[in-house]
Amino acid sequence: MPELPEVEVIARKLRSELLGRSFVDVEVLWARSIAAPDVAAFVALMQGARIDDVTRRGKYIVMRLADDWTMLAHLRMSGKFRVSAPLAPAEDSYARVRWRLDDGRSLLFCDPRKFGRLHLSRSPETLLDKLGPEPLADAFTPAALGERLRNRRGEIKRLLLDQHFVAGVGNIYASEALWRAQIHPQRVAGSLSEPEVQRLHAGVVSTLAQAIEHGGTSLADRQYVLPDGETGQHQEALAVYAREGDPCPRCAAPVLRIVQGQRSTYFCATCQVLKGNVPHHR
DNA sequence: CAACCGACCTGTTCGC
DNA sequence: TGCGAACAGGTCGGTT
Repeated sequence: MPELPEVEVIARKLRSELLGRSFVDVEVLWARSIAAPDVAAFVALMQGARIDDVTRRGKYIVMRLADDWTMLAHLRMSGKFRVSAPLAPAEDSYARVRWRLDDGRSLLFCDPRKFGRLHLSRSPETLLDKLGPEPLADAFTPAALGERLRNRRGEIKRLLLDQHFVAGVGNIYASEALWRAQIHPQRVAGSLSEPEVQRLHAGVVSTLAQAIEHGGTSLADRQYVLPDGETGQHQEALAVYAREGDPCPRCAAPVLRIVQGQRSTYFCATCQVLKGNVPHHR
């Protein structure tokens, strides 16, 4: 469910709510939510741990604890964090992990589909270093993107979903970025021209940045909600995602849906023409 | 690499 | 109304 913008907004919210707080204790209600270490060690290490920072890398929430421990949280499809008020234990029935905070509130990790995972580690970089570049970092330039695209023979949309290629882009923003760049989702990644690489870079960066400004995308099913129950607003700005048959905001042709890698892709066949699908060997 | 599959899970929507 | 199929914002591991 959440992609880079949603995870960024959640991490900022958790940071503002939890910085400097400590965990009194933790209760693990679904053992497999804990990827590492084992549940007993996870529980023991959490006792009294102080939260020193909350940031994001790719789709991971990175919670720095005192004594050099870090909790990495990946929400996958349906994970959510909730911070509950002191006297309002509005327990989410999908709570998988529950912490008590030293101010009386609780932090809940809720996850209907049980795909989400929490990792407690002293060397989170082992995991995070496997991710591709951060698309909103200064180092992610059009030239750097072009370099990574070189000789890649797969379809560009599928490549954008590969977290080793670039971190944080998911199914919504891959379609949106390609629409902004006016690039067909089935283009061979390594076949993009210099101007197309420029446009793709701008499309990825602008769509992610704008989605963060809008507080993320909360589709009709409201899977994505912030730790305080708020929703994002970017769904109103989506050009093509989940809009099959609707008019393209740029040219009014109907938005199409195709399947790539067993996942839906939305695009405008008029604005995003399939051409030049020959790999460059620069 | 790439294409494809199943696995991991539960809930909602859609077609008949 | 009921019921099964299809689908959902993600990723991993395995096979060909």
